[in-house]
Amino acid sequence: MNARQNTDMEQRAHADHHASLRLWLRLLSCTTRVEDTIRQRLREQFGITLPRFDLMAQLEREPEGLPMGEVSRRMMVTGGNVTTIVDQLEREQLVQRLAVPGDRRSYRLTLTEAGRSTFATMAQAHEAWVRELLSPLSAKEQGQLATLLGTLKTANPRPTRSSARKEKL
Amino acid sequence: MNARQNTDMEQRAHADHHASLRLWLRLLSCTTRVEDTIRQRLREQFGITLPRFDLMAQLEREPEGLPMGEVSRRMMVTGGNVTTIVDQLEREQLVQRLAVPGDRRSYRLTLTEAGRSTFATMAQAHEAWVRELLSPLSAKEQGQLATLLGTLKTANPRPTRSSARKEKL
DNA sequence: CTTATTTATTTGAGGCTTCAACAATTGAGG
DNA sequence: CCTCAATTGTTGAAGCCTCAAATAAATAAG
Repeated sequence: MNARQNTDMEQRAHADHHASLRLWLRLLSCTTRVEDTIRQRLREQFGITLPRFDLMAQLEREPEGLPMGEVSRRMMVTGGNVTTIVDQLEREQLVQRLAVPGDRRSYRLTLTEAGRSTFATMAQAHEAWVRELLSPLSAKEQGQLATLLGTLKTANPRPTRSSARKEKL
Repeated sequence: MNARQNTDMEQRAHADHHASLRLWLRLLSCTTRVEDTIRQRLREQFGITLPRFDLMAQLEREPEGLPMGEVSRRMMVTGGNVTTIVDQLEREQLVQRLAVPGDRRSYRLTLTEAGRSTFATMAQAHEAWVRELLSPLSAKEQGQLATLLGTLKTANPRPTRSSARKEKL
């Protein structure tokens, strides 16, 4: 350390040094607040958990269904995790495992008819909540935020779940 | 809504309708990526979990220690959760429960000497990781992001944990 | 055909998290 | 002093999540 630094310089250097950390904590707490609110409302109003809702959202976009592994990749969670969530959704008759002719290891995961209609109701409420929770930002500000996050997202690689060594998907 | 909207307007309205949702998903995935990377590095390089690290970070700022309830509030998690994390950190001799004279229900939670020095090492690496992961954004962009998130944070109230009394799943 | 490798999913152990119920202590009012 | 309500923290059940190992089926090699 340079003994000739004056106090203002030190404080300023100190502040700059921590700027990224403070930004990260703010990013984390904003995200967590919104997520917790959504999680709570899903539970109170529909009796469903956020992971189950997210999984149904993945299937809703793919009428043909998806194999477990693909759901796992899209949700960025492990396969074992998907197994247990699907087990519960299947017990609730919201999703179903359909046999794939020609490969008995795998199957197509799809929403049931009940699952589709249940999800439609929930998704509508969900989107309204998201708009509400982001409404403190104007449309213009939301655009700026999306741009900044886009920069962050494209620059940072997806963390590799499987022992951080294998190639991409 | 105005029935005289032309098709372009409607499509635009439709796009706007989903803009918040897309922004939310982007916010979520950016945050998750950074968080997962940090979680993985903490585990690989220091053999510690993110929640334990976070709890130690709370205590590091308060040399006098904190009661459980205060840690719970600051970390925005339930008291039961804090109990189990503290149990483990105490077993590892990184934190300690100190008696509070005059109130036998409560105690001061503090880092041990070992906890303080362990945390210092980890915190340094942690901050470098955060700077690295946010580095795709320039200092100016980081400032903009902080401002936008500040708007979001101050407008959205903290979700109340205990208001969730409903039937179970 | 037989064996080895790869792929798709499941299982089990362990940690995090919430919720709801509980125990202990404190403090206020009668 | 005694009772009762509020507080401080813990416990147990259930769900989410990861990792590592296991199972089963498809594919490749010999």
